[in-house]
Amino acid sequence: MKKKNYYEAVYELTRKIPFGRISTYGAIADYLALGSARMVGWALNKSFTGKDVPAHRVVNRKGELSGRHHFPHPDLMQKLLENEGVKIENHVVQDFDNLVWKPADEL
DNA sequence: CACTTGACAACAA
DNA sequence: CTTGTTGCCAAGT
Repeated sequence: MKKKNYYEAVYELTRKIPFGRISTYGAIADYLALGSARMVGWALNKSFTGKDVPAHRVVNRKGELSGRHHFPHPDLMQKLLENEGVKIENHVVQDFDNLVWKPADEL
């Protein structure tokens, strides 16, 4: 399999995020080494619709739901995460340090 | 082709 | 909390 565009790599990686876990732009960008965290956010922006990408599991380095504004409804992201057992407080993931998932985690 | 913007990171002040 | 800086790359204007 050849490597697709960087955004498809982001999509796949985002899909690999286990249930009840989250990831960060930095972790994804660092693992893919495709460019930078901005690329991840930009890719997710286009991916959250039309693709089965659980973009709600991707947060910024602070564990903040930075991307909630791009969802159909801003509070949807938080609701989805809470539905997976992830506690959110003030748009920030609780136990973020413990829930953050990295691609290398399964290696 | 140049400039700006973007779901960012990371640090400094 | 805000503001600034540097890096990174693509898309939009």
